[in-house]
Amino acid sequence: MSIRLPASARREQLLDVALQVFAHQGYHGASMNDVADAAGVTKPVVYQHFDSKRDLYLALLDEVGERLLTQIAKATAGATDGKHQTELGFRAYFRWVADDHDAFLLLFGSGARRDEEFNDAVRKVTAQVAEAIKPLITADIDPEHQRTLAHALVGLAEGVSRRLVDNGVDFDPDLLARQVSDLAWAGLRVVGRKIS
Amino acid sequence: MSIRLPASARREQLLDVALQVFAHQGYHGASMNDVADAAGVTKPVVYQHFDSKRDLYLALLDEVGERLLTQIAKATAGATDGKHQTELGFRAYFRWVADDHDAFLLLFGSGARRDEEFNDAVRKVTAQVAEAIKPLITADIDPEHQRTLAHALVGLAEGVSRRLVDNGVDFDPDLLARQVSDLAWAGLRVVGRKIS
DNA sequence: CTCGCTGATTACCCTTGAGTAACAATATGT
DNA sequence: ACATATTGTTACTCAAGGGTAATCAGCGAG
Repeated sequence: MSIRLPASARREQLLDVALQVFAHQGYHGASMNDVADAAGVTKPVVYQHFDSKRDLYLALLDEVGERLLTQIAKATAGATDGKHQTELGFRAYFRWVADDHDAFLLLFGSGARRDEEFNDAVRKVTAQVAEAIKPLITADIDPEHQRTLAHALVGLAEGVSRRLVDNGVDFDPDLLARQVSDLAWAGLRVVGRKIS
Repeated sequence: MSIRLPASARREQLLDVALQVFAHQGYHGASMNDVADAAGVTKPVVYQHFDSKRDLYLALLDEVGERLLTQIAKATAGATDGKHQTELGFRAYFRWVADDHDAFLLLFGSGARRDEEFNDAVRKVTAQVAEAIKPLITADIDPEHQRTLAHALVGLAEGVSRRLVDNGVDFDPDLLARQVSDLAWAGLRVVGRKIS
């Protein structure tokens, strides 16, 4: 038998381990047995803490999304001008990717995207990130256009990150943030100048 | 019994139908029976044309990726200056999304992304799109930075599209292309001016 | 020391779905 | 008309994996 743990500690451990397992094998690729094994425990233990596989996965998506959002919020809080804010936002995002690798894979490496409920969870995150970005965009263009641009920037960060993560390239989040925010900020300023 | 079709026609039909089925239900969500049913036929018929489920799915990814790439290539061929080329590229992409909806879902709505082999197929497509974009980026920055920016633009298009497709918003691809390429082109020009 | 509570295990059930073997129906060329 | 290739169908096998019932083990309180 394995080491006994108090319920709350076991739950934490399971979330921790499950994140790794799902990130590497995907939702369908990983069985509840895999999760249990990785935790050094047997399947029913997992079911003592989570009602179903979906339940466990949703809990993870929530936790992980929360982490990303708070980090961005914290990072951008101190900035005043838009340019600086843009860079800090991207920096927080890329730092998150760099040192919470598995979290990125879970959320955007997907496996989530094809399930109604999972996709909702992911969308909620991207939508909130987009919301955080919206203030950077000049207010004098129509709201739909604003939303488009906000999501464009979110996608941009995702695209850049995915390439790096997929290819196992290791990268400097801060440098990346500078490079990407240069592009983004310049773009945003120009868009503001024309009434289109 | 259903209508008899010559082998090649049946194969085409199966690819056609399978695209719809997988796009809507995802790889794991759709069974081979689902595909067969949708084609008005029984499972073994599908296996007469494709060795396995994976095989069928890979064939689809290939076909669909090909379609996207050729459309972008065709669209950008006629352009001379970078700005125009950027807009035409995005326009081709968004048009592809608009009227080959299922193809977008199959490729980027994912379910692909978590499988080694599937992910490779998708990566090959995004990498080629990025390659097509690279000429637009000033040559006097380092190659890694160039690649980053290229993938940034690919991600950007994907992010914008995903939001629209997910929310079922219908959109004007040409307008979208103008809005997005304004942002992108302005960004690219500025990046060229600094040696960073 | 033993009762009982919490944490963990063994050994199952049962559905789903990929893949196949054997057979039936419809063309087509002679 | 009849042999033969081609297209389809019925009816299965088999493994994987989500989920559960019954049971066991350790540990603190009385």
